[in-house]
Amino acid sequence: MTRLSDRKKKILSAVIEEYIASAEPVGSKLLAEKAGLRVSSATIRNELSELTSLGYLAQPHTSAGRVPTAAGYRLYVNELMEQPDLSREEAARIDSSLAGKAQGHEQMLDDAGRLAADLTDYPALTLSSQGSDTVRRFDLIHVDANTFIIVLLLSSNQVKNKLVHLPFSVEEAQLRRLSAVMNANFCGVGEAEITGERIYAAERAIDDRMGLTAVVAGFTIETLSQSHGARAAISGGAKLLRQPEFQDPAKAHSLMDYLSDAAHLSELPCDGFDCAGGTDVKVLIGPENVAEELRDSSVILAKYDAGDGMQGVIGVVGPTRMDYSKVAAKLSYIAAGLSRALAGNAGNALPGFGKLMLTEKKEKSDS
Amino acid sequence: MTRLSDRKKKILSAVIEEYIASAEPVGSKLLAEKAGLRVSSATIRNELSELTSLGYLAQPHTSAGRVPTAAGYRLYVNELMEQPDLSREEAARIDSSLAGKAQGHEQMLDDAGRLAADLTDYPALTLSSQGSDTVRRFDLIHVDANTFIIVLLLSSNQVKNKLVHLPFSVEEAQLRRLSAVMNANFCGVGEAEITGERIYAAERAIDDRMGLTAVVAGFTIETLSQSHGARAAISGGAKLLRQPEFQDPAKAHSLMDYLSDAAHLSELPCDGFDCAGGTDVKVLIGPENVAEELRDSSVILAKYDAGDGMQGVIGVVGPTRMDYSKVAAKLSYIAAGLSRALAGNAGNALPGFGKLMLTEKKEKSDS
DNA sequence: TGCTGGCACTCTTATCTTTCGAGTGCTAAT
DNA sequence: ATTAGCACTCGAAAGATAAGAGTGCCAGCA
Repeated sequence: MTRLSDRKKKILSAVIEEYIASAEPVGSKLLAEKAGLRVSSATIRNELSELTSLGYLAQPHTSAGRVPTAAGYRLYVNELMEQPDLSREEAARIDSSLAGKAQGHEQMLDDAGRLAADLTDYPALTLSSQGSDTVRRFDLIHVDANTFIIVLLLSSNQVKNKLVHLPFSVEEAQLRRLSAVMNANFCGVGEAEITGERIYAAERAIDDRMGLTAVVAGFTIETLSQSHGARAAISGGAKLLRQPEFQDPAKAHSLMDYLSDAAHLSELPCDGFDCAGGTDVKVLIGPENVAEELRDSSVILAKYDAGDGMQGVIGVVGPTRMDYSKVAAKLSYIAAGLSRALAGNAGNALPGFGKLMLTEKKEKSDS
Repeated sequence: MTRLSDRKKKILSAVIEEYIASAEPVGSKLLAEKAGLRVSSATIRNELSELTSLGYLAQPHTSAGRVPTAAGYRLYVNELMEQPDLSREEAARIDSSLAGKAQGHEQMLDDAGRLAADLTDYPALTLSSQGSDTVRRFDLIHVDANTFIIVLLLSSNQVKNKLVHLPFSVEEAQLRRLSAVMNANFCGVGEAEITGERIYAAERAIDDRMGLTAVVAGFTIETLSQSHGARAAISGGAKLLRQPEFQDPAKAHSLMDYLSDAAHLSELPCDGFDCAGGTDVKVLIGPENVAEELRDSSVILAKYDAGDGMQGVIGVVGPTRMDYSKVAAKLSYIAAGLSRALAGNAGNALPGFGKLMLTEKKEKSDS
C-alpha cells in the first residue's frame, strides 16, 4: 500500500519534523530551503498536494501550510523516522536516577515517572498491571498483648505489612499457630481462591474463636486485589500547559482531568507491543486512542518487566505533534532500566551499603 | 484600628461575597439591589469610595466596579464572615470517605487530599510534617539463606519494611542476635543519634563481620529521615484551570509547576494556627504568601493531629477570590476527621473486619 | 514528461477605529 | 445624610482595513 516515491517520503518526513519543532503549518517555500532536496518550491507544492490527497497531510485552511494527519504520523512512526540513540548525558542521567536507591516497587515507579516527565517535558504515566500476585510467606509479629503486625512477603518480592490493634489480647503462641496455618494453606494461592470456606477451615484448624484468621486473610485479600488491580499514576501534568496546543484552558482541563483519574489510565491498552523498531514501545496517535479525551493527543508507552512475570507500562501523553523518535528512545531506555532495577532486585550492592547511608545522613545534618 | 460603621461592614461583605460568586467587579447598582440595605446606589457609591481609600477595595480601572484587596479579604476573613456549618450531606460524605478503610498513614492522607480537592474544587495539598520519629521495635524475618526482611515499628505506629538480599548466607540465629542488639541500642533513638560509633559498637557486640548491622541501621536512618522530612503531595491540580483567574495558561502553568514540586509545599508555614474562629484553620491571602508564585493566590490550611505528637496539614490552593468560609469549614471538618482516624487508629472495628473484606472481594470478582 | 518561475486568488491574523455600555464622581436638591 | 441626575472615563466588543503567507495553476523550458 505504501508506494511512496523516495522524494515524497523525504518531504513527508521534513514536514513532520518541521511541524514537530515549530507547531505551525509548514509551507512549500520553507521546505524547499530546508529539506535537502534540490528542487523548487513549485515542485514541492505539487508533491504536497499529492500527499494531501493521499491523506498524509492536511491544511487547516486553503491558504495555509500543511499539517500532518494521524495517518501521516503513523506512516512516519512506522517507516520513516529513525530511532536516534540517546546522548551519553541523557543515558547517564537516566542510569543514575534509577540506580540511585533501591527502594520499593511503587516508589521506584513514581521516580521513574517523574524522570520520564522531566526528560520529555510531557506528563508521564505509569501503570503496573502486575499479573496475579500471591503470598509467598506469612509472618505475624507479636508487639504487645493487643497488637501484632502482619507481614506478607509476596511472590513479586514486595513486602506488605499492617499493624493490627485488637480489642482483646492475644498470645504469641496463638500467633505462631495462626501464621503456621496461613503458611500451610494460603501460600501461592491467588486472591480468587481465598474463599470463605478455606478461611473457615483454617479458622477451625487452630480453633480460632476471635476471627484472627479472618483478619489476616482479609488483609491478604485486600493486598492481593490492590496489587492485582493496576496501579496507575501521573506526574508532571503541569507540563501540558507548555504545549501550544493546550493554550486553550478548556482543552487542557479536559485532558488533565481525564489523566488525573487513575481509573482512566488503567484502561489504556497494554498489549500488542511490537511496532516502532522492535523495542517494546507502542505509539497511539490521536484518533487511534479509544478515549474521547485523548483523541487529539498521542500516547507513547513503553513496557517494562518487573520480574516474576509481572510487567507494567511507563509512558507519556502529549499533543499529536510530539517528537516521537526522541520520546520513544527515552522511554524505551527508562523502561529497560526499570526492568533491570526491578527484576534484578536481588543485586543490591550490599557491601558498603551501610556506609553509604551514613555519609548521606551526614550531609543532611550539615544543611 | 478597625472602626468601620456597620453599614460599611455590610457593604464590604456584600462586595466580597458577590465577587466570590461572580468573579467580576461589582458595582454600586447591583449592591443597592442585592444587599439588604435600603439606600440608593449613590449612597453606596460614597461608601465604596471610602472603603477604597481605606484600602479594602480597589478598582481595576476608573470605570469599573470594585474588587476586594488583600486587606479587604483579610478583614472579611478575620471579622466579617460567618463560619457556616456543613450541610448534613457533606458532613456525611466526608465521614464515610474517611471511615471507609483503615489503611496506612500515607494512603489515608492521599485519600483525604483527593476528598478535599473534590469537595472544594480546588487543588488540595497535604503535608505531614511528622515530628521526629523513632523506632519502637526491630524485627528481622529470616526468609531463606540469603534473604531476610527488616520490619520497623515506628513510634508513630507506622510499620516499614525492606526485603534484603545478601550475597552471602545468614542464619536465623544471627538475625535473632542482631535484632536483639538493635532493639537494645536503637529503640526510641532519633535519626540524628544513630551515629557511626554506635553502629560500630553494636556491630562489635554481636561480632558482626558482614556489615549486617550497618544494613539494618542504614535502612533505619533512611526510613526515619524520610518520615522526618515532611512528605508533601498535591491532588486535583487540574481544577485550577476551571477558575477564571487561571484562564491565562502562563499563570496556571507557573502555579501548577510550583505546586507540583513537593519541596515547595513543605516550605509553607505550618505554625500559628489560631485565626478564623478558633478552629485550626489558617488562611494565607495573596501577598501574605512568601513564595512569589503564590502571590496572587490564597492558601487555606487546616491542621490535623496524627497522634503521638505528630501532626500535619491539609489545605487547598486557589485564587484569592475563594469562598473562604465554605472552604475553611470543609477543611476543618476533614482535618478533624483525619485526626480522629489517625489518632484513634487503635479503634479498628475489628469484629467483622474479615467478613467485610470478603464481601468487598466478592463484588470485585463480579464486575 | 517533469521541473520551474510567475501570478492571481484565498484566507487568516494583526491592527486600528468605532461604538456601546457599565460605572464612577460630582453637584444640586431634598 | 441621602438622593437623583448628568457628564465623563475607560474597557470590551464589533467592524473595517491592511498585510502576508501560501496555494493552485499555467505556460515555458530541459
